[in-house]
Amino acid sequence: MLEIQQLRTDLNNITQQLAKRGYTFPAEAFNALEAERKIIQTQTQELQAQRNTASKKIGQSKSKGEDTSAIMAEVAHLGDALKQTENQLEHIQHHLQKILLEVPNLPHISVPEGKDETSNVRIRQWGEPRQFDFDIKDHVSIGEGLGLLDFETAAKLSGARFSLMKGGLARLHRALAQFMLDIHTLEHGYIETYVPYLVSRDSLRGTGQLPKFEQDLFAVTAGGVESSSTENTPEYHLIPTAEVPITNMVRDEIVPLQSLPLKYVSHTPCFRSEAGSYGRDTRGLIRQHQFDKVELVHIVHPDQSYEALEQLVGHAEKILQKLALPYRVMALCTGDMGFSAAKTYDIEVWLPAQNTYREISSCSNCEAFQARRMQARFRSENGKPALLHTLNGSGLAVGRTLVAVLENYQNADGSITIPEVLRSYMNGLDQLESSGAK
RNA sequence: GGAGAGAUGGCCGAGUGGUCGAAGGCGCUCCCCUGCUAAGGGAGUAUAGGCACAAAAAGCUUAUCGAGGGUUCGAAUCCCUCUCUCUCCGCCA
Repeated sequence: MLEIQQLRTDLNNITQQLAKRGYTFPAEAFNALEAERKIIQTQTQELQAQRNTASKKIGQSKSKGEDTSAIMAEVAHLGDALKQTENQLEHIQHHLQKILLEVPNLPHISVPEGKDETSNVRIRQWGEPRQFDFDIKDHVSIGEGLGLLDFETAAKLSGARFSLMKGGLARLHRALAQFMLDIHTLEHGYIETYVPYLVSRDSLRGTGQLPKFEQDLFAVTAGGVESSSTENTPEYHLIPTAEVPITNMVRDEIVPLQSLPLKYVSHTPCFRSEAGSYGRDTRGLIRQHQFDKVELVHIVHPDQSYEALEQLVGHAEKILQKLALPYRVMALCTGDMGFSAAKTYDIEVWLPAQNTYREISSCSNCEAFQARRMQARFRSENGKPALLHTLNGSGLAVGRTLVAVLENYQNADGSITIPEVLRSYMNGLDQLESSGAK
């Protein structure tokens, strides 16, 4: 959420900045509402002030035992007028709030301008794609070839965009998540958290998924459909990312200065409806309704958020380096960034079968955008509460990392060499072969 | 699921219809005194808005005592609904 004062005083500038990310701010409607708000609010407050002074007078007179019927008659008519303006005001404020909640964050000055991902800028690249001397397979063929990856049964259980892993592959998936958690907690200083996978609407509003992106989420009601038909708002949504529960830990909190920065990591499943992505990445593990992710969140002093962003990306990169997976870091352009982000780096891992780099992590500085929605504050140097800055990033998407491992570590015979750093998590195993189903 | 208790400022805690944005304490800030492993005295110390202003300060003003609604000229206080916390019972991994 943007600051409404900023919109009042600097509307043209803001409209321009939002246009860079392809968002048209409804300036006319906003101005009209603001003008109306000003009038109605002043009027309302005047009436309230009148009532308050009169009531105070009544109180004073009564305590002295004087007759108050004269003043009381004077105030009697205020009630209706007040109620009317109060209702009007509330209506206007709601409308303004609705506009405000749907406005994306302003891009940071360093963000390259552009309409879509073709304008993203490569920041750096790490590792050399491996040269294969045999015909390579994609992760689906590899996994199915091993008898450890089964989309058909997953479809029977749930439908499209679900997966089923078995044996060594399921274990490798778990190993990856464990490995990531260990690195982030032991080497990067994150606090591990276990968080709810079902969250309230307030939490989703805090991080920016609601009200605008409800269709991307899965809703859950206690007792199922029947009970939801009476209460038309679902009680819970499945988290689309651990960013939601972790970041909302500081919602409506005033964090003491000395406890900053807060760095949390959590391994959770993520649930996304993937509405609007029909036909994209339908094959394989790349785009699923349910996937695991190790998420990193920083809650920091506003002065430190860009420094923290660089650190955060570095922490995610470290995982790929230790796994020896080639990747590149991209700065997203204005048109490609997510709703809440002021600046985003994507990390893209090399997928040999696709002969391209694919997103495996997205690291964003949201500045005060989420904090303002959440009223997440800290007690600043001068003793006053001030808004925090929040950052989040994947460190990494576990399913996609698994895809990268399968494709980059495949052998001619269809087996997989297990990356060195994962072997201790795999009971010392160094290869995944078709017998791995045991 | 049943029964009961509760939710007040950074924290603790008083306050059951009027001068209460809220006593007192703790903490914190500043000042004074004293002097040295301390203590004492004084002052200050919630948040978010609106108006006006070039802007800041000051000013005027509104709202907020878990949330929402109601009663009333007036609500922290009375009524209703909800949320959350705690205790006991039941059920459950």
